[in-house]
Amino acid sequence: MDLKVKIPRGTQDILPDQVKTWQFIEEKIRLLMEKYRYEEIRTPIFEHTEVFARGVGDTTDIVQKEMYSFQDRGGRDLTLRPEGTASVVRSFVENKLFGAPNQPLKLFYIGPMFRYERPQSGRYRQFVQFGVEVLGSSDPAIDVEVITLAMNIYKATGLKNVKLVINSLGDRESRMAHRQALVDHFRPNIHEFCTDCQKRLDTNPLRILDCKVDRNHPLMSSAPSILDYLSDFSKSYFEKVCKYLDDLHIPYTIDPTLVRGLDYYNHTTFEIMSSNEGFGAITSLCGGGRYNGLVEQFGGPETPGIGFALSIERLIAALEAEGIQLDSEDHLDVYIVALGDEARDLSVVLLDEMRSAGLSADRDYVGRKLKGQLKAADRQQANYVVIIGEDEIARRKAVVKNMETSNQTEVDLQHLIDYLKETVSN
RNA sequence: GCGGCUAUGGCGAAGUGGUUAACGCAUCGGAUUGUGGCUCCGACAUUCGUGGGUUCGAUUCCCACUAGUCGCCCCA
Repeated sequence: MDLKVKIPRGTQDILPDQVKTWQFIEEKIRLLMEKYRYEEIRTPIFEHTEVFARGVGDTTDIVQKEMYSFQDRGGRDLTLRPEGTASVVRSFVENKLFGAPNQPLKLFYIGPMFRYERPQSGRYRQFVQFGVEVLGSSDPAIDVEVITLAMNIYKATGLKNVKLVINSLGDRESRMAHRQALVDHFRPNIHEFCTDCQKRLDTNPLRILDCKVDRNHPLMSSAPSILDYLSDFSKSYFEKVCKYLDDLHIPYTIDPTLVRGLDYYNHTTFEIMSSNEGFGAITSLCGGGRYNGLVEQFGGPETPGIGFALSIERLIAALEAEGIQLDSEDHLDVYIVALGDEARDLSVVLLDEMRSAGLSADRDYVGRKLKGQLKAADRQQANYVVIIGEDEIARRKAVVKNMETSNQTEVDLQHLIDYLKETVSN
């Protein structure tokens, strides 16, 4: 096809067939949000670039090379949002939600995010994230509420093969101490590692730990763990989170190498991965963590926060990988088969009356013959077909055919709608 | 940003340096002058992602671009 205008790279049209899946998931999510008492917040799709530079962190990959940034006609530097937390925190501070009556504030959002990355399986330039943010509580119990909430979204959609990985990054002091310990540990022998790791030593030494190339290097297993550098407060906080998860019988693994790519995280971090075989390189379905201190960075009062985000696209991919079929019964109450001009004219009015009577109804608009119209009715899974030809017009009748039993009866046109209402509801 | 693979009708998918580009599904029509799901028959790509090159001649070979896909980095 020589279409001159094509969809932009890394974006996708969600066609009617797929939309059904999306609506199913959105419905499950909204039901859960009501149960957990989270309220929806809607922030703009673009923000001042500063929001993300400050929120996400200007050393992160997201800010350095993945943002859709532009200047508007007034010369303002704007960016299509690459994630949700920074916007929510900005809004929280700007609208002084720290003064809202119900604390902590429990919010959720769902909408498109944008990152300029090379597309691959499970990665798009525009993708839809659902996420929650809880502002105003530093009770480990809320960390666990947020984690179980995420797990329950997958459960509600029928997904089974997921695993929970958690870690604690501790507070700022814990992190700095650990980082230094890692550098000291690897520096003397860094030349034995791959070039990526050599770069990571300065940029993000924590990342060396999950390098696939050097995973068998003896220095790996002996590397210092963040868990050994947690401050007393961080340590007891994390232990409490783990205890609550145990109390709830939620299986999890602690992975001290679980680092999140956004600067604002501290204390609890977690990720939910797909454990399906052959799911592809990207197994991470959901990621989140605590971000105490972020509200202050936006000029708000000291307010702890925690949240997560998950991608609907990846959730759908995981559902497909598990072969989960969403039942999509899509029956039609009545299909009008009209033969001849007069009948076709009449069906304009009949169709309108049927719909006004609360029935789902459709007809042929492409001039099919009788057989073609019945076939179309069959395709649409019509329960009943109303046939009107020249005979029927002359006698002010219509044939009502039950498509399942093939039985048909003749009904006076003036009683047709009432008859259908009666019959269809049985 | 880097590397591998791919690009043929609405969809899936063969194929060849040269007169008509298989087949399957879907769609439409017919067999059945007014009755669907099954069966049979027929119709349905002047054209093989875009642009350029090699050649007497390219969908087929080469290059570039674009897009998809898989992987790296990173992430949802």
